[in-house]
Amino acid sequence: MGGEAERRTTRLDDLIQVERDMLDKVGDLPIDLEALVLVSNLHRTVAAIRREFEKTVLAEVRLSWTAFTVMWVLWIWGESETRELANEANVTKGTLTGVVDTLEKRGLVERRRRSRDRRLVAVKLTDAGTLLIADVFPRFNVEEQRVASLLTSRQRTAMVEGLRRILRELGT
Amino acid sequence: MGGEAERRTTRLDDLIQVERDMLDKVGDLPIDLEALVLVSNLHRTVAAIRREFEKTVLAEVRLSWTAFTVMWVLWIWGESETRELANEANVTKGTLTGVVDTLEKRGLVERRRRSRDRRLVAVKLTDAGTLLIADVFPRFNVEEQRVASLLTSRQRTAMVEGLRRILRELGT
DNA sequence: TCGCTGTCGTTCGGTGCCAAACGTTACGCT
DNA sequence: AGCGTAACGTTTGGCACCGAACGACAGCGA
Repeated sequence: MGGEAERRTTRLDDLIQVERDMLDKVGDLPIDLEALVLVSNLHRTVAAIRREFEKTVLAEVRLSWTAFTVMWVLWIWGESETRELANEANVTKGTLTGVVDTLEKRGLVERRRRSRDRRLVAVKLTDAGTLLIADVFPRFNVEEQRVASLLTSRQRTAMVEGLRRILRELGT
Repeated sequence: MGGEAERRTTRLDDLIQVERDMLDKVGDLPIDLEALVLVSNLHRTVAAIRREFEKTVLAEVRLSWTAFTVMWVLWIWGESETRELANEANVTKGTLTGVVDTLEKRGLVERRRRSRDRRLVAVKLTDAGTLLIADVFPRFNVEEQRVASLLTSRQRTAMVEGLRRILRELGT
């Protein structure tokens, strides 16, 4: 809470509480505060969204965020091989093995070893899995719309473009 | 890949590959694609940032993202009680117990039971911990600047404001 | 003073997540 | 044909993460 009352064009009461706390404490260190706020708010936001979704839409069908993502990819893409699926769901092969194990136990997906090349394993939705994802995805998207609707059109555009830029740089 | 070649003002080659794949497949479903892209890119981006940081700056000092956050909070705030610390680091109390266990084993933080109210536990940095975070934090911030510098000034502002908006709504 | 009630940090069970090591299978080269 | 190399999915070890259940403790009211 230094003497510098007005920082840039941002009014103090626009900040969330966590940021105010931070500025009070770190305001005089030689660091880039905007970058710090950007990255830390990105993390906070994503965690909040994930928790929210897992507590509402996904809880109703007992799916974790990642399990949902995997099923969604399978729904859109159809039968896929493990490494493609892992890549698309943004996890490692090792992680995917576990997730598919779980989904397979619930009878939502099934594995099939390729006879052409026996190193490969194809994963696909079962009928039950297809029913489930077709039911839950629209409701999931409604929640996404709720989040997106909090932003102005300009903010949405800027944010999506910014995210794409970062992803491209860090390697999708 | 429907007939609608030009969607909004976004040129196709602005999209990252994953999005192009998605549009090909889901383009005719009655859902809000912009919201879907926003939320999924938020997740992808945060995961990418986290992996990147954990592989570079944080790997050098063998800290996970969360462990780093906890130490940073302790550095800025000084000695804190468990539930405050958990809240500030954006994890549950249960998770924090584990993280503090790990840090304590490495001699970077220490616990002290409050005598005034013996339910409470105060956590603070050791000297070694203080040295470590003072060393690594500036380098961490340099990486944050690298990310932030990928965006235009307008994008940065819009993004930070948008994130604040979402956080406020979902409950910081 | 003795319970009641609520809050504290910890523990527990289950999943997610990664990197590295591993066994299996395919394939190119000699 | 047979060997080396590389790519596949799985396993392993370790931490992160959550919600729920738990025991310890403080504070209030009868």
